[in-house]
Amino acid sequence: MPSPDPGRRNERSRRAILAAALELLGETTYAELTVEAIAARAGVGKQTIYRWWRGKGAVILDALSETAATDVALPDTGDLRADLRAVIRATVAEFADPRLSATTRALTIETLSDDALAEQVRDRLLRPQLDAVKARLRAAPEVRPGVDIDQAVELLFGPIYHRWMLRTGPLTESYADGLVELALAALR
Amino acid sequence: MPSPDPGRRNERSRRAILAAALELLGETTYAELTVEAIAARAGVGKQTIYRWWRGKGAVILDALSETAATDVALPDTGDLRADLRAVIRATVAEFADPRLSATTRALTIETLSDDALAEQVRDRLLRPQLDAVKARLRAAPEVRPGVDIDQAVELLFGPIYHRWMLRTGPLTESYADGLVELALAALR
Amino acid sequence: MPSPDPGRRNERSRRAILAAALELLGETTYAELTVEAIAARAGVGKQTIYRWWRGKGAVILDALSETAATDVALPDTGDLRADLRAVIRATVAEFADPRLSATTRALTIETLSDDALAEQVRDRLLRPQLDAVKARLRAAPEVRPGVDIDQAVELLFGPIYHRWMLRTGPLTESYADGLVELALAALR
Amino acid sequence: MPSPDPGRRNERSRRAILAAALELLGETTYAELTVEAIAARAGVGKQTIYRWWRGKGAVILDALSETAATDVALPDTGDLRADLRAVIRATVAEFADPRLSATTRALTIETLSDDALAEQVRDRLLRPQLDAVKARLRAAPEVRPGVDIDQAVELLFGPIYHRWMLRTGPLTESYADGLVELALAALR
DNA sequence: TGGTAACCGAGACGGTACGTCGGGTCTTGGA
DNA sequence: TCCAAGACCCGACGTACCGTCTCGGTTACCA
Repeated sequence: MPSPDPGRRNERSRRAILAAALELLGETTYAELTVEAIAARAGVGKQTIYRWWRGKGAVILDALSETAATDVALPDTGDLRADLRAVIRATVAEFADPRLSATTRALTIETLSDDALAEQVRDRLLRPQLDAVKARLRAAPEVRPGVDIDQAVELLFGPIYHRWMLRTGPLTESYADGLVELALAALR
Repeated sequence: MPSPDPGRRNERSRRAILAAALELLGETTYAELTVEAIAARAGVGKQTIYRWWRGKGAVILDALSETAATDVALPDTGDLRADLRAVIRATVAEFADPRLSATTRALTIETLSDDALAEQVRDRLLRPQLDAVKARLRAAPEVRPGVDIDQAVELLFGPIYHRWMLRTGPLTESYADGLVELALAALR
Repeated sequence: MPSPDPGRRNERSRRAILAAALELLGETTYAELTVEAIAARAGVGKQTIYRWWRGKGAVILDALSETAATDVALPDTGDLRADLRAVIRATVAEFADPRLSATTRALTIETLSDDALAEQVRDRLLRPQLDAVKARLRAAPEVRPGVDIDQAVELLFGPIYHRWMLRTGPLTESYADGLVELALAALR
Repeated sequence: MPSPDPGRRNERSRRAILAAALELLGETTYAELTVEAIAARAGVGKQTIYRWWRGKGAVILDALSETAATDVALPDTGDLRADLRAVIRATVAEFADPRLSATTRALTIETLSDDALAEQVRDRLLRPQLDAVKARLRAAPEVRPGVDIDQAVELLFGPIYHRWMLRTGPLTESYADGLVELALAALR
């Protein structure tokens, strides 16, 4: 495989590219984001982007992987309702925030367009959080035995995606709480 | 605004365009689909497309509106579990079918990219089905009073979207049935 | 042959491109001349250049064909020496003028790089002048019968090219006159 | 100017570069010849080329200087016609040979593009041969006194360049002989 | 029933970005 | 210190589509 030697890679350029990508994503639509603009903003040749990434999708995936990857912690206060409320409220807030949801939008589009990237998005960005919630659910005595934990976690996050994408309702704290109640009812 | 006179519209061209759009969508990605290709395939000038639609998104939305718009019926056998299973199984099957899910993918991308189209997608394509399910739920004595019907319906469809987009698990009949069980448990 | 329909061609653009090409050729080297710059200067899309020409070489060939193509007249005063002096002095002056020789340089380079263009350069730009001189020589009683007219004309122009390319001496009027004397001596 | 110390120069690399340049010149056009390709073919870093030469023009100039530089001898049999025929026939043959004329083409292009290189090409490659012919002419009693020897030599070589560049006729032995006759007529 | 105004197919146009190529410079590791 | 290797910034390449704009030709309404 004649891919470039990562040892020779210029760290300064790498950082500049990821930073530029995130900046531009905040200023325009994902569809309007261009590799050319990223290169220009980063003060970098286009080739340097294409040398290390397959396209803009891969760049922003990397950019976001870098910023995330730390907030996987999920509290276990012993009170499942409280813990779930915390995480679901946070998630709902993130989707409600136009700034943050721009990146989610970008990733979702890329997820739908490129199978290879979809895998990476799933594994590197989403999985950690989902796994944390799964672990919490598994440890909870309130959860009825026999419940499929994968489905349980989708019961919590799926509706948020749905409402966010289709804009069928507000993404508020009370919505989050209501969602938790429904889920708890399903799982107990 | 002197928008074109629909009376003069060439029905043959309209059909050819919608058909070509669907054909091409089956052959390539939505991202690779171009207005130029649609026009060529339909044997039509590009202007004829731009005269009647805002872009490729609007075209495929119309194309899909035409094919759908009929299967909104939802049976009311008196058995809520059976009725939900029917509709959820059908939905899951649609998402599992690569052919059909290509169009869903296209619509979802457009939904995420263009607010104006998102509204239309929601209202013309999704709402009818969601409304039918809502009506069924509202009429069901099994559903605990006080449950937010909007949330209830999202509890059914949200997880499917989630699993489909993130490819976190299989989209099978037994998955559909399990989902119905969880939802019923939440709503009763 | 799926080449574009010349009937649809935009005359304004065509002119702007040729003019821009000549302008730029006066400002920089032929090697530094780019299609992109021509397009920009002409206020034209690059595609419009590539639609009608094979590259920058073809463009400047066209540009020069347009400006030339008229000065083919050669006087016949009855005095061969005088007539040849006139034409050779003019040619030498053209090669001596840095402005004019820039275009000759460009054409010569292209001639050496691209066989197809070379033919056109020869036939459309050079041949008319050479033919005029040939006709004059053929009509001259001073010229010894049996002289190959093609070689005769090369005897006049070849040395000019040689001196110009290799910069082995000045390109002055007296040089021109000396050359005519030598040629006359050879032909009589 | 701290130009590199030639003492440290790697002779093996130097040779490999010049050889590669000549090889590639035989395989493609001069315009398509790239420094990158030379470096790759020679198994050498690009920097090693740029350290010692100004660009591809300088490299091939050096390559050709090496191969030439020896055939400057011009016979003096006492028979001017015979001697000129020998040298002009050889020159015409060289221009007629596609293999050899490729290098001439390259040099001519570079001569037209780069003044500094033009000087070197003239002095190191062409001058020796021209000087040899000039010496022969100067020594010839057949040549009419007062003839400008510089012009005389151009009268011999100029037409060949002209015919070769413009492809206006065949480059054969009989053409060479005819040219010699014309020149002799001019000089006597 | 002939005029005229809109539609239509075709496709050229000014643009923007694509992904690639090569130029010439700079950096790294090994000899 | 030089070398091979090759990453880097840069700029141009030639292509693909965008959405707009003619261009004739054909409908289909209206006088």
